[in-house]
Amino acid sequence: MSARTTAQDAVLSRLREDILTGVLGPGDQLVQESLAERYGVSRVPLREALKTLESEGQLVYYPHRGYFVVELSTDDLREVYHLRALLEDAALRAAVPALDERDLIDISELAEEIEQAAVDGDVRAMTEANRRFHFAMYDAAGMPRLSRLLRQLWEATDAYRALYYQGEDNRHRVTGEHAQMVRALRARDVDRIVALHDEHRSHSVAAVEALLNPRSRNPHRSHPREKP
Amino acid sequence: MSARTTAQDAVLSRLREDILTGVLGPGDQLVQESLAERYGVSRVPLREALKTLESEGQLVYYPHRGYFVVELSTDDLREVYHLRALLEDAALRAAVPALDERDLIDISELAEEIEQAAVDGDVRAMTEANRRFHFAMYDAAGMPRLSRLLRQLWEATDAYRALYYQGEDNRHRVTGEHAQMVRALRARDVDRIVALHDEHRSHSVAAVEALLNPRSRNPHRSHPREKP
DNA sequence: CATGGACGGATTGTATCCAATTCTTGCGGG
DNA sequence: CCCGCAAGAATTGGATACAATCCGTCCATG
Repeated sequence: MSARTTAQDAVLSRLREDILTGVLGPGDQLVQESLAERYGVSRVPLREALKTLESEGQLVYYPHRGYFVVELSTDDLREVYHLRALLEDAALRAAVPALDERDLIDISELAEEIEQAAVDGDVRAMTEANRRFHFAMYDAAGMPRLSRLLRQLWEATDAYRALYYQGEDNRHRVTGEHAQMVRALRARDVDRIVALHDEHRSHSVAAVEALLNPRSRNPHRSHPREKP
Repeated sequence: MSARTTAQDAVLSRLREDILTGVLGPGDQLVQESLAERYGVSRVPLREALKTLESEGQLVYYPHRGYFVVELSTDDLREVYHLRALLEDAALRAAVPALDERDLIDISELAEEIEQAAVDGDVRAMTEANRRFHFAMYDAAGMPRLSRLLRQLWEATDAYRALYYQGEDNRHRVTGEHAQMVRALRARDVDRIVALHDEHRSHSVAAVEALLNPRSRNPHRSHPREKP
């Protein structure tokens, strides 16, 4: 059998994980030797994974300087969410008429999975299930490139997403909104779904924006080099 | 001075060029050793460039099999153009109010540059100038991520674009449409620009679609391996 | 004749080594 | 004290060498 994955793919997953969980925070330089050692591979597959994350917009790359986790300004964040609004609306409008009973069941189960994770306070599991919940809807549009673009936009803010779900109140509001969305889906009420989704999104952008401009930025993070 | 570019960037440019000009056609496998030799580098920087093109959607990658130039189905093509319509409309609506006199002059000059290339029958120069013309507008929206997504969508069809401009009639229609768009820009008539742009786009999708389903596909191309 | 399995060449994947660039540090001069 | 600047250290960029995988072929077997 050939279920074995290549080292570059394994490293890519671990990098995503580390960005999502904040092990690698905004502004950090990704020193290749250290990371390669940490992941137990050589620098070659690591560099290919870094290149992927760069072209997805999660990292920035300066030749001969290295890769850094992107730091988003408030404007950057607004742009990402503006583009998400545009594309997610389109995805939902294409998806809802195409949903079959099986899809609805899957989506409902994912909503429950999120709720369970929220109750448990398992932030990691919650972000994971949350992404599957939303993309179950987007993917139903049957437009792979659209899904791909949306994945990029979601990942662009992964470095900040972890912070968001730290707040218990955020977690509970989210599950309530999801339940509303599932009901609207079953009713095939496209306009209502889009409206709920827009509202849902603007709540999270507001929350992340608040986290973005704190009085006191986390002072622990070390920034080995400043960028030009 | 440090104006020198890295090998991976140079290779990336040459790969884009070769895809755009059809040296590398849809379905071709990119054999690393041959390409590396052709470009005069080792496989390491080449692979990083391939990784970039993969995550942009111009190549597909099968682990342990290699990279192949994507082959677009009619549905794929329609999806790309549908997404372009969505995002380009948004870009234009944001851009037009922001254009200053300098931008308008630049855009006009680019339109003339395209026309000159069309007259000369210089397909390569025409596609190049055409891209700069359109992105001069999109970029004026001041949304770098939007520009980036659009660049990806444009490049996704690069492998087919060269064919389009082969037709002399296509080339002439295009320049006429550009002139109309420039006039509408000067008048700040947003709705008209968007309408013209949509029409412009649907002409090219129709033409490429026709090229995509020919009675006789090009039989010369060798396909070393078939994909799963 | 069809099928399956082992061998060998071709291609990709990874590690290691060296070169090139950038960053840091410390020193001297103003 | 501050700036410029020159070595040395740290880091990235690239080339080569080797390992792993895949694919086509050929032969044995039923």
